[in-house]
Amino acid sequence: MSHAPTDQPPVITRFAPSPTGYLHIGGARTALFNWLYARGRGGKFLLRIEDTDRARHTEEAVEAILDGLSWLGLDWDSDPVSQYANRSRHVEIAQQLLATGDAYRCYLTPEELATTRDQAKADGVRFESPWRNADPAKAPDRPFAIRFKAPVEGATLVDDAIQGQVSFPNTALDDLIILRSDGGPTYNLAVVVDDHDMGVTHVIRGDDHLNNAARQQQIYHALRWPVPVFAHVPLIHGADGAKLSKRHGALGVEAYRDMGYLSDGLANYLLRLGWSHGDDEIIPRDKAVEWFDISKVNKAPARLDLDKLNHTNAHYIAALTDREFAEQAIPFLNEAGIILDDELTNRLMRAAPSLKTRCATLRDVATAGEFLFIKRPLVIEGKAAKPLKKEGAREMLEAVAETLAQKDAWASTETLEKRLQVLATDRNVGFGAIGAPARAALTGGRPSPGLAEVLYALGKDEVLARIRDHIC
RNA sequence: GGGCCCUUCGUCUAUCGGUUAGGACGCCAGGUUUUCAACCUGGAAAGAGGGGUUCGAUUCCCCUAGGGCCUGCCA
Repeated sequence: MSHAPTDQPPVITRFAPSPTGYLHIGGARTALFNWLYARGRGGKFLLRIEDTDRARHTEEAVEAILDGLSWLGLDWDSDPVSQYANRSRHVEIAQQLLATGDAYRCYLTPEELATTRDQAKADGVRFESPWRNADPAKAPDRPFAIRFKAPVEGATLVDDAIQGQVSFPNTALDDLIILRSDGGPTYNLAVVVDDHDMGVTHVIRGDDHLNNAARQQQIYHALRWPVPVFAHVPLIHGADGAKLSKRHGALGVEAYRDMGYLSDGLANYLLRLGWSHGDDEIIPRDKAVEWFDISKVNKAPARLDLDKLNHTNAHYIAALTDREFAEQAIPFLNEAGIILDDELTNRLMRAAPSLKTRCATLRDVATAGEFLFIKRPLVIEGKAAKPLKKEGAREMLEAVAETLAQKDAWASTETLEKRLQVLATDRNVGFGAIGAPARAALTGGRPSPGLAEVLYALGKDEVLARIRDHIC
């Protein structure tokens, strides 16, 4: 366990999604990084819903995001903060900025704004509202927005924990609106005020906010507030290199859950995307908390690789206890149309040890375990019919049935294995001579674990019945 | 168009000027083997291009190319 030096202020991080959809994969990674950083330093991880845009915000989206975080095991401290609820505080700060001369009323109509800005763009100069330096006494009687009075000369330097020192010429940063003409605050003001009021010490968020960091820093300075540590993590791209947009295409974490990924598997994969710790690939949660550091996050965007996700997830599935595995697999079996009664559930439990290593996702259990659930008489698939038609196969099955009719063979997979080996030796044949027809009769050619495991999972009665189906 | 960021095997990454450029996923071959996996062994596979700085550059600087983000009275 690592501990923050006692002379350092406590670390407070936050995840601040806008509730316009689900918790997409990129947001999940950002949240994970924030959570790990706080948890590794005995700090706090806060949640804030950026819902100042009332038209686009929905309660379902908030729920989906909270559910996604919970599923990933990312718990937050204190109740989620609603940015909208802090509206009056935002307005108050906007007024304060106005009073100190760090902001001004802008009476540009939408049409005027459009033409002025287009003109500035065409001229290649910094857009500036004519009201920046206008005489307030000449203000017309019409709605106005409040603009932040940004510095015109020099540059704004953002010291980013991941990206390093980034310099923005102030000519590239125009006077942004902090209070809309309807009286509502805008994002950049609200973020600064909320982060400050929440005591956020480390702002870890997507790289798409790096530009905003410059403008936000200007506001911090005007307010004489301490600037938090900024850390902008690179975005995640799709496997094809195209961007995995936060508002299009990107899948929500619940989609990965529904595909049969374990939260630990997804989290481990996401953690390794853009961050590493030596040659470690499988990193348990406690180690992740101990090792994670934002300064070691890569600067370049990373592509999503489902093959590697599958591989990582397979590790976590194999690490499940038999009971966890069975319980978590059942919903996926149901979804595949397989309904389990007590007998089938027992089979699943008995097969769990060998099934676990054969599934990359929980969804795979339906096919990897199909041999357990199919009803007699089995439909023989593909080339499995061959060993059954082979000469002597029938006699071999009879011998197998006879051997397995003995109750004491069923103590464990080991005893079953031994009996079959003995049978092969007695008959002076290779194990394949017994295994091939037996497997065909028992699984109908479906993928399955070792023969002894198959026997053990199926149970004596079912095994003998399936074999007799091919003797009679 | 402008501002900013990024660039090591196909993918995720290691490398804090001197390495046979390492690991992982995937791929190929072999082993194990009663199917399918898992597992084990081996293999192919990378410093975008061009200039500098330096005894020496993947590493530091510049340019080019490519990719991304932002450029809203959205967040």
